Amino acid sequence: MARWQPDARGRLAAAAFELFRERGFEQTTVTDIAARAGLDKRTFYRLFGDKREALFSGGEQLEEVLVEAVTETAAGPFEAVVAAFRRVADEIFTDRLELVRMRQSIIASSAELQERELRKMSSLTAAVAAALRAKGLSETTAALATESGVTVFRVAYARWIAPDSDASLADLITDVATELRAITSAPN
Amino acid sequence: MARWQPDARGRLAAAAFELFRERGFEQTTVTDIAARAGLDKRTFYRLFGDKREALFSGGEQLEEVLVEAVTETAAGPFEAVVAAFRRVADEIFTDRLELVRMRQSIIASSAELQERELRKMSSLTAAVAAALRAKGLSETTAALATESGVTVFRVAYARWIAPDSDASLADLITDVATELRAITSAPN
DNA sequence: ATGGGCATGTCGCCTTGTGACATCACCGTA
DNA sequence: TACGGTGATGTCACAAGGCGACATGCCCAT
Repeated sequence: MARWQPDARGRLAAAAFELFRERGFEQTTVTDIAARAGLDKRTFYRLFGDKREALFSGGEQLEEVLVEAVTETAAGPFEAVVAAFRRVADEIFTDRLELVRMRQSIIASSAELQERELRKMSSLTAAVAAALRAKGLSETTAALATESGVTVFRVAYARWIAPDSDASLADLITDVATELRAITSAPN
Repeated sequence: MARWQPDARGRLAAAAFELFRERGFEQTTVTDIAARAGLDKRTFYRLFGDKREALFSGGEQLEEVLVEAVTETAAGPFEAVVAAFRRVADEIFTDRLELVRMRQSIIASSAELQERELRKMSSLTAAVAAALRAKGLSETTAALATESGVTVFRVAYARWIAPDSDASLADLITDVATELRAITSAPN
């Protein structure tokens, strides 16, 4: 007999996702989202920093898994980051292709959302680099290994969500990592 | 005897830069900027898409130089992108360290500005990758070479603007590229 | 039962960003 | 010389984002 329905945050995120798909991000008002969730606009802003955050709910999980994976392994820095992304692929993205595609098409429709997505990736990168530095690596090595790993993930991810793709994300990551090595290896 | 002072856009960009430094980005209103430039708020929005753009005025130049440099060279893809960034370092960043540092400190103070900066970098990356694809490279190769080159630039740039740094940006780029090769080369 | 904590609602405000319309110098042309 | 068009600018009004401050009413510990 709670006074409020449970999981206000989850309901808002779900309402936002639906509305963004139905009318588009720009055409959806925070008041609309709150209304569909049976809440007030002000409540929305207490649970989310801004309208965009509603679409990025749950992204912290990704950072946690990544940092943990990178910290635990004993492999070389670049290999560690790539392996960590492979683990993320298994633990978080498996069986979510359709969901991810829907999300991606929403993001593609709005410059604001693209900026936010980029920022999430950037702070995630910073977290991973910090984890590598905590293992004793130099600033530069940590940054390069992390960014290269993120590059691999980014490219693999793009292939994964492409309309005609059918390989698993983890396999794509492995392939792309190999290609990256080939491209950067020979000075000529 | 012009009816209006010349270079409204330049005056607005300058006024914005000053005000962002004086009071900070968030504390500066578009109306403030326009007032200092002797113009109206509405005129600001005709010349800039939003408040942030005033700080990124002139960034198109970077993309032009990069794309041209990448297109003209005959080197391997990764080397081509790195060389292009070296050229940018010479043509655009030389003798601008202090200016760049001021700009960077403004950006660092605002999440919104960081997002915009990321987006600029991202669209620049897309342009370079497109230039590589136009040379006949595969989607994946173009993306990996470009992103790796951008990684090198990013890390070198960070070192360059660090308080205690004194090396040239072009030299830093060369060094960092070598380090990237070392990190990604050996699978073990 | 009583009072504090907490999630929520309400009100009002400022700022961003935009549409619609007015203004007015400049310029070519009749 | 007058005249109308063009283009940059100003004015007004407004929707929406975002936030501070305060009110409300359930829950729980004492």
